[in-house]
Parts: sequence; C-alpha cells; structure tokens
Amino acid sequence: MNGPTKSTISKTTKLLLAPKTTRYQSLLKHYGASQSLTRTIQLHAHLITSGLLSIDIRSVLVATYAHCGYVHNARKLFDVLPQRGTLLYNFMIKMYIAKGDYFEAMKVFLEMLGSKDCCPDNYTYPFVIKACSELLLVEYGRVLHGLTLVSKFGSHLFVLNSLLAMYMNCGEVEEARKVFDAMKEKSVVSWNTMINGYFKNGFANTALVVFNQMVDSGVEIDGASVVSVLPACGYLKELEVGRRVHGLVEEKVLGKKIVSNALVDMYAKCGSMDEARLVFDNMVERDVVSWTSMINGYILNGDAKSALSLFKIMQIEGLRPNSVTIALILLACASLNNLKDGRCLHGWVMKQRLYSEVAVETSLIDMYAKCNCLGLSFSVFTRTSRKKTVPWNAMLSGFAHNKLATEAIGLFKKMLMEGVEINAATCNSLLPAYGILADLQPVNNINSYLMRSGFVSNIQVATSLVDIYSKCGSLESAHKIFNTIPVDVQDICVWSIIIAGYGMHGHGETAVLLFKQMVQSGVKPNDVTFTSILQSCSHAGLVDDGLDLFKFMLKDHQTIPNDDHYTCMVDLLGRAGRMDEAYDLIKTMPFMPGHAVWGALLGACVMHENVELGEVAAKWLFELEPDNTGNYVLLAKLYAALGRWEDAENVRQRMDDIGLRKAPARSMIGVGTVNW
DNA sequence: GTAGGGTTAG
Repeated sequence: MNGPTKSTISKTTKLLLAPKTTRYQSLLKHYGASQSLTRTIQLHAHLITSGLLSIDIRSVLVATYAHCGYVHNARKLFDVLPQRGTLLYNFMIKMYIAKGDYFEAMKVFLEMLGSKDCCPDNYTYPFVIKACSELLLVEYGRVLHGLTLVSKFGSHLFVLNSLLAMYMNCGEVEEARKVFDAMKEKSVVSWNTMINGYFKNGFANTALVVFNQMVDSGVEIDGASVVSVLPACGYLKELEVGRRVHGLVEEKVLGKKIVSNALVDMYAKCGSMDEARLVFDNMVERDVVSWTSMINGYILNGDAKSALSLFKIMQIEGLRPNSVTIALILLACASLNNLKDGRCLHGWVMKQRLYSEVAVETSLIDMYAKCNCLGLSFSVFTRTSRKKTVPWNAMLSGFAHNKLATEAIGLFKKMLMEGVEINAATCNSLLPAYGILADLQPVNNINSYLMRSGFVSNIQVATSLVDIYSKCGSLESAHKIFNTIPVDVQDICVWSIIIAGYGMHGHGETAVLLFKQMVQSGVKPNDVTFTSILQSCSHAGLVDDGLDLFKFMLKDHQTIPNDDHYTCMVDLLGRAGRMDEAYDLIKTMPFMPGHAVWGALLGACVMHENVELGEVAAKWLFELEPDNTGNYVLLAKLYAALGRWEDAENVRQRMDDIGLRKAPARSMIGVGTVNW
C-alpha cells in the first residue's frame, strides 16, 4: 500500500488542528460526497451521544443525508431546523428529484417560497421546473416561468433550458419555441432539447430542420444531438439524412454506445438492415439495447426468422434480454405462428422473474391469441393484475382476431364494470369485433358510448366506426361519422374506407365523387385507394370514369399500376364488352401479367362469348396456374355456350390427363351448362 | 450542487 500523499497529509493535519465541530463537518461533507450512508448514521449517533449536535452540524447532516438519498432522516432534521438557507432547500429538492418524488420536491419549494430568510436561485429553478415537467403541471410551470422573469435568473442559461424541456414535455411546443427564439445565449443543450422536443411532439420534420440550423450555425454537436435527431430520420425514413448524420458522428468521433444504438435503430427503421448490421457488427461493446434494436429491425422489415436467430445468438453471447426484447421476440413468434418457441419463452420468462412486466404479459396474451391458442391466452390474462389497461386491450384484440366477437364485447363490458381505464387503443382493439357481428344495433350502442366518452375524436376510432357501419351496409351512418372528422384530419385510410364502402355496395358514382373530393382536399391517393376506386367503377360498370381515373393515376400521380390495377381495368373493359381494348391494355403492361389479369379477361370472354381472346387468356392461365380447375371449367363453359362440344370435351380430356378432375365437375360450373 | 439523449407495447 502507498503511504499518504503530501496533499492528504496537509489536509489531515489541518483538520486535526481545527476545532472538533469543524472536523465533524468536513467528515460529513466527505461522507455526503461519497454517499456513505452507514458512516453518516454512525457519526450521527456519535454526535447525539456526545452532545455535539449544534445547529450548524445539523444543517450539514441534512445535506449529507440528502446526498445519500436517505429521505427520512434528511426530512426529520430539516423540519426542525430554525434556519434553512437556499442551499439547504436546494439539497432537499434535489434529493426528491433524484428519488423521482416530484410532488415532494414541489412541496419543499413551496415552503421555500414561504420562508423569509431565503429565495430560489439559479440552482433551484431547474430542479423545480423539472418537477413540473415530470408531473405535467404546465400551468404551474408557467407560474415558475413568471417567477424567474421577476427574479434575476430569468435569463440564466440553465433555467431557460429547463423551461424549454418543461414546455416541450408538456406539449407546449409554441411556448418552447418562444423561449428558444428569445434566448440570447444558446448552448448545445438548448438545441438538443428543441430537436428532441419537436420529434416527441410529432414534428419530426421540424426536428430535422432545427438540427440542420444547428449544424449550419456552427454549434458543436454532441452525442445527445445525434441521439435526438436520429429517431426523426428513422421515423421519416430519411435514409440519406440519416447517413449524413452518421457521417457527422464519424467526423466528430462521437463513438459512444448510445450513439451506435441510435444509428442501428435509424438504419433499421429506414429499411436498411445491411447498414444497421454493419454498425452493430463494428460496435466494440454491445448492450441489450443494441441487440434489441437489431431484433426490432428484423421484425420491422418482415424478417421475424432472423430476429429469432439473432435472439439465440444474443443468449449464446451471454446477454440477458429485458422485457422489451422478450416482448419483441414474442411478437416475432406470433407473426411466425411459432407456438413452440413462444411457449419455450413463456417458461423462461417465468423463471427469470420478467413475467410480471406488463409488456411481457401483454405480448404473451397476444402471442397465444395470434397462434390461435385462445385458452392459453386467456389463462395468462387471468393471472395479470387486471388493473392496467394494456393486457385487457391485448385480450380484446385476441378475441377479435379469433372472430369471437361476443366474447370481446363481453370482456369490454367487464372492463367498464371493473373500472379499468379505457383508452383509444382499447377502442381500436374492440371495434373489429363489431365488424364481425355486422349487426347494426350493437354498433349503434358502442357508437353512442364512443360519442359520449369523446373517443370518436381519435382518427383510428372514427375510421373503425366508418368501416363497421359500411360493413353493416349503413352507408348513411358511415358517412355521418366521416363528416364529423375534421377535414385536415381525414387521412388516406378513412377516405379509402368510405370510398370502398360505397363501391362495395354498388354506389360507384358516389365512390367516384368522393374520390374526386379526396384529391381536391389534398389527400394523395395510394395504391390501395386506386385499386378500390377502380374496383368500384368496374362493379358499377362506370367504364369512362374508370378509364379517366386510370389515366389520372398514370399522369397526375405517376403511380406505376400494379397487377391489381390492371386486373380491375381488364375487368372493367371486359364486362363492358370492350374486349379488344382490354387485350390491348394487357399488351402494353410493363411487366408479365399475372393470373388475375388473364382470369379477368377469360371471365369477360365467357360473358361475351369471345372465343378468340378466351383461348389466348386460357393458354396463359394454364401455364401460370396449371392446377386451377376453374380456368379449364371457364374455357369449357365458353365452348359449350357456343355449341362447340368437341372443344369442350377436349378441355375435359386435358383436365383428366393432368389428373385434375377429382370432384364432379357439374358443381363447379353450375347446373346444366355443360353435360359431361 | 443545476438543463437535454437510445430499444418495445396493446
């Protein structure tokens, strides 16, 4: 062991020469700094027995206990001190903040305001503002903001930064912006708070803009800056921007683990698993979050298998998964219908005491339900605490997924009776059940509940309602709900549903009208909307409208039509008897037409007794799906309709040759069409 | 002694 150094000798010597109380005070400060609770308690006891507990010593003891996080003793001593300076109040507030007891922190602050001998300073405000932020007490936060303005700390950087964070955390983006713009001096923390705040409040684009401004204005970015901006890149799938940020990370050597984790997540969310993997593989040290982010990436990109195998490697490497990892892996099992691994994981989770985590319970309920093991799902559910909303939601969607509508609705009623908090996700899990029932009365009941409770203002809830009403055939009610959605909230989803609703029920004209309204309101149609509108035209026989829309799709939207779109168009033209146009369209297709396209043509040929093109379509169909009996039957039907019995017989022979005619053919083509 | 940062979920 080395002997005491020169400096410690002189310190110790000084201490020995000092009066006893000063020595104890120094000792306590030392204990506070090193958070030695046991020693503090021992010294406290010694001070009591030796009668040395002066007011000064008691003050230091409060600070020491506060630093050690021993709330009970700190509070007891603090309460009986005759004089409490700002510093001591600050220590108490800081202690409560560190413990996450924001309410108590606020109480101490209020005491401080009421005391005559001290007032808050630039250290106090950031703490209490954080407390407001965590408690979402924005009104109180505003009062604090006012207090800082009348004090001399209104322009203190730390105070302002904490105000920014508070406003952002409470969703007061504008207010944060005002404070930010008025700041004479900004630090990297100010910028980071804005970037992160914008993203968390749903303004991912603005987050990117602010980040760019920050870089342009020459502020030296740090790890927190990139960790704040990368989620926005991932969310917006801005791969190029993400890559540039990655470049900055390498340039500034921000090689922290958390930064790499954020990069992995960004690449994964942008769909570039190769780059995610590269960052992951190059990491010197990986933690649970690194592995979990990769696993999440594979799941997001539809590769649940790789997610599972990475999870296995993770365990081989000795890393312990947390509840997030487990929740994800269970999700992967659910999507793969992999009951075996799911059950295995269930057992492991029980042993690891991760079971009681809500996310894990919920994922288990979900996994079993998706693997169609509703019994197991329900037995996990019955063992949950039953107070939290999420497992109920998972059970609701489990029932709905297994088409057990009545059970889902029953469970929801139970939820109401047991006083479990209902949220928008609950409604979204429940509503598909009503779609399965397709019975108007219960739908009206739930609708009035959703109106009263205000959940209809949630766009997904409203969308579900529109969907259910149109499934029930009540287009009027569907449209009524649709109209309650503010125009700027109506998204492509709800538009597609209402349009498809009208189309499905043969109101092609209305569907087309709505489609035009949608485009006018600035909502960009996507693949699905185009398919549904073209189908609507086809069903209603609106040939010209369909052709116009198809042209519109090509020209104005520069959407490359897919197989579904061509199928709709061929169907549309074919039904109208415009066979040659249909065939010409097929010939212009930029990719190989699929069976659906040829099927539509063949169907139309049968309808209009066009053998020439029917034979062409059938030839392709026999090649593309040689085992589909339907195609042979259709061709035979076409021949038979024209009295070409010999050809019909040849088709039958061909079916026999490839061993297709196992079932009696009559049932397939309708009675009496062809006599085999 | 003070401010900002990562993975999941129904």
